Amino acid sequence: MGRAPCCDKSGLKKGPWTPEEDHILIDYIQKNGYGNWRTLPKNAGLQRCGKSCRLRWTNYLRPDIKRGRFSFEEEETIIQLHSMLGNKWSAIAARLPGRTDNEIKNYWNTHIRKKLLRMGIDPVTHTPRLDLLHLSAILNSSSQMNFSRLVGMHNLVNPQLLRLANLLSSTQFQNQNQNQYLMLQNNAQDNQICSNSQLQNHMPPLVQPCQPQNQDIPTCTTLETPNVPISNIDHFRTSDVTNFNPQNCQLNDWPNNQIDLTSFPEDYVPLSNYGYDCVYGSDPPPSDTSTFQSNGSSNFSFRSVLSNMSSPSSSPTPLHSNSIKLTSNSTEEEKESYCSNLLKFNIQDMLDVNEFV
DNA sequence: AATACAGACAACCGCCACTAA
DNA sequence: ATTAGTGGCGGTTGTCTGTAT
Repeated sequence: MGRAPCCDKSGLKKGPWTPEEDHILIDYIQKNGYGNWRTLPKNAGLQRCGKSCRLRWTNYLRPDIKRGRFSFEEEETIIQLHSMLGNKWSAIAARLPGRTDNEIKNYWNTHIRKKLLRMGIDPVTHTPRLDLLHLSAILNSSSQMNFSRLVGMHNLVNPQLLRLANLLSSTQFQNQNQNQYLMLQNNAQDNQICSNSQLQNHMPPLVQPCQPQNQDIPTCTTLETPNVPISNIDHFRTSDVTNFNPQNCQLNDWPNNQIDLTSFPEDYVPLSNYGYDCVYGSDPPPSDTSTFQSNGSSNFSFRSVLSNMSSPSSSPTPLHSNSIKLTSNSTEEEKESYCSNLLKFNIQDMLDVNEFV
């Protein structure tokens, strides 16, 4: 036979706890401890289920709970732990002293998750969102970019979404050029924690990259024009593909089939090179998060962004344009403002991501 | 001022592994 | 060995509060 039921649910109070109930529970636990939650409410004189008492104590009344807003460091830790552990809130909470799993879970769902979505990051996989990447894969599905096809697509797909996908597509091309598609894979190999097979299983390759093409230079192909390299990357970045005119393609070859980084607009940041450093990684944050490295080992990472949010002075160019100096003591509003500016810098200059978030 | 809406978070629900009976 | 209660956990809901219209 099993144990007796923990409590008779009939007649027990539910809903928000009153200060009087809190006082009774605290007083009882301080005097007697909380060895048996089943008998606790009866002994304490509470008309509550033992489970409700346990939740109230562990999530709210426990003296070691740290109340108040999450610090920026805590938020960063949560994101990084979540990228490794997934929705293991209790495991994440175990690494954040004073925070409960419920609190972290709520904070994730109400703040962090939305923030990642605004950044075009899938909060489940911590990689660029699949829907955008799938679209970019479509754009890359043929050996050449067929812009006449894109022109047809704009009737079916949000043109702004097309533009972001096109950006990803062009970025993915550069990764193809170096046979490196996702920085996550590299980060996983470089990091002790991420090298754990379990963790790698948690972060599977999200995108089956389009097979590298023979051409190392993106070309625009139409039925009317021969393959021509696109030297003006700005076509990818800012122009609406629905307005793309193949006649505008320039016939400048890139020397050595390398992408001339100087031809990139100053505000160009490859989203698909987005990756995290693992939380236990000791690599210093990159000195220049806006730099896109042609060797495929982009420095751009979430941690680097966060690092620059704490020390923006280490980052030149666009980040410098933000005059806000953030420190660990900065207010949430300052951090949010700074982050918003980063998002503008990364994405919103090009389109309104919120339309399809 | 009233209403609608969104955000935040406390609390509940249901499942599962463990374990006492 | 079996059964069913307990505690723990993650997902979801309900309620309160602040903000926009």
